[in-house]
Amino acid sequence: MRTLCEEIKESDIGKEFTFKGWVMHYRDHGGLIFIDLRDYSGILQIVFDENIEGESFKTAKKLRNEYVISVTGTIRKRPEGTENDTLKTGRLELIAKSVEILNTCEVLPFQIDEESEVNEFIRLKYRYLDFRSKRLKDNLIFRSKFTHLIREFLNGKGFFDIETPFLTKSTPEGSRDFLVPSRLNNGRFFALPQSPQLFKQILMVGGFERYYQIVRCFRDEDLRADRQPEFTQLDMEMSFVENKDVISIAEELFAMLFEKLLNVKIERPFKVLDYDEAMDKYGSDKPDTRFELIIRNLTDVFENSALNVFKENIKNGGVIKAVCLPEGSNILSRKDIDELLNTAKEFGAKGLAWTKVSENNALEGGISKFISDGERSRLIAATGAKNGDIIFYQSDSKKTADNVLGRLRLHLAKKYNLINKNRLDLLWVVNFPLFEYSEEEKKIVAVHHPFTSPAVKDIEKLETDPLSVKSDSYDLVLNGEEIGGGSIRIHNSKLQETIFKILSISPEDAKIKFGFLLDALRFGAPPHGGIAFGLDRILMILRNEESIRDVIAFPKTQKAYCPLTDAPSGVNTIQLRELGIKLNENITKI
RNA sequence: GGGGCUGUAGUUCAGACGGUUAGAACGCCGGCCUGUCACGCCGGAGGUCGCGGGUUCGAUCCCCGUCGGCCCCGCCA
Repeated sequence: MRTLCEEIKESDIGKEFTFKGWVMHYRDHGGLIFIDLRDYSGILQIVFDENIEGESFKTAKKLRNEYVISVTGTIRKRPEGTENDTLKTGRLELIAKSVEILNTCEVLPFQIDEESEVNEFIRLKYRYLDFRSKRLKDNLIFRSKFTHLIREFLNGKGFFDIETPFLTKSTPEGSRDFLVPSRLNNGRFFALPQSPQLFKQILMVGGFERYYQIVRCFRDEDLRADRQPEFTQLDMEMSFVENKDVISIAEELFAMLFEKLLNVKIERPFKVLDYDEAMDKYGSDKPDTRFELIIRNLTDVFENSALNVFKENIKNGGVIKAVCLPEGSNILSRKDIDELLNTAKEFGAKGLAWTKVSENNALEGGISKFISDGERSRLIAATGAKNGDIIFYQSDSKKTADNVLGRLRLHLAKKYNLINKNRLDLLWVVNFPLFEYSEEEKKIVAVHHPFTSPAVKDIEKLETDPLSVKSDSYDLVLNGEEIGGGSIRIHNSKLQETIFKILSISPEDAKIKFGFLLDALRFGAPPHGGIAFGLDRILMILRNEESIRDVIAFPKTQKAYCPLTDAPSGVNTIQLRELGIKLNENITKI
């Protein structure tokens, strides 16, 4: 029988137990040896005393860090004054009678649970050692609890967990596919799914009504701190629902998770922000509402501005917008303001006008001499600026001004610590546009995906003014990160065909790419909708990590390389021949 | 595809105008130590300064290239 370190209680004093685990720390005092034994539950101090058990003491002398041992002895209370309250078991210890070395350990490539940060590449190469650190272990155990609670909750709500294929059909819409060549069909390729979107809709047509899956998705795009080529979604879909039904069950799910895992009660219903309002006030479709710095529209104020740049821009349909940084005059030096101009330019700004607010709402510096008294009072009223604040202006198209100020807002908040890290701000962003015009492709493209239902009230505008059509969609935002998104889907094949037409996807193309879905919609498809959440991103935020790599057991580097397994790697010519694949001459064989 | 930062003992980092033997801490090895808990004390081993080329009497340092790592832009329906 084996006992876990942190199962031990005061009432076990005097009883004999066997523990198995790793030697975490080894302290040799000559005639007395202490080790901290670690198993997955926690840590327990073991004492070897030369005078009590000579044989086990001899073995104990040979122990080193990360040796795997089995140790048997008696639990006792630590002598008075030697308790260690930083350990859960710090008032107890095991006095060893016998010890067996189950395995030894070579010199470690890095120290486990070290204070200083270890190069991430080495941590990935020896991932099994990193798992032994408290940080990574706790993150992955948290993840396990998180998914368990999700499954328990959704199973209880009548959802069915149904698997969808990983070897599926490539669709050129959306992100770049990972391709898998087919041996039995040379010249043809499977694609790994970007998400199970079409399959879950097919399941609804099949009558399952409520589906969920915690599922891997694959996208062959460049990596970021919050982007891996394979990542995990909580994918859900429901039949006979409206957006409020999906939103409601998602809120219930998150309220449950936050309460059970973080002991945080969150208010329901969550805040809801219209897409247009989010863009207007926060310059982002995933606003971070943990701080203010709200973007104000000052176009009316500057209609007759003495600044030609402002006046001309307004005349050409542009806007003047601004953010006010409270206490900016104290926080920012003149040099800081100059640097902000460069930052703003990186964000796509043409310039960055500013004014300081001083006593009696007077304006100083920057463009203040071009602002009349009338403009000044309306400007102060609109921004709520006070003595000591700095106002930053953008004069540009609405799109550019919003984007620049949205990013500037985040930049200022991060740089000057305006974000309350203890907050968990959840909110929905709704009423996204259904389409947008892609300058690059010179055509209308879907903002979400082509199966998103238009808002019912806008359906009549589809043919006449498609870009003004809103979608029946909803994104969930946590602390300025998009953590989930969904929509009511199109369940009518005629409407779906109309959408394809607007997206310049010909009926022939639509048939080749999505024919199976269009077929399914013709055979009694129920109204349905759903949502998908980015599990890794949520866990990253809840665990206060800077990267999703720290909540994924086996992540890849920024080059999509796995230092542990050395994947991807070359394959031999026989494998390639079977697949009917020949590499370009200029590709170096590995 | 682009911008920024970065690579020196096992690990985290110093380092020098381009000039003897490249340092520290932790880890490792050996010794001493009966109440430690990041134990302590004494001693020791350990380096192709990412890789290749160039300049130079001489390069870890300067130049060119290359490989890797991290962050960001583009990209991610």
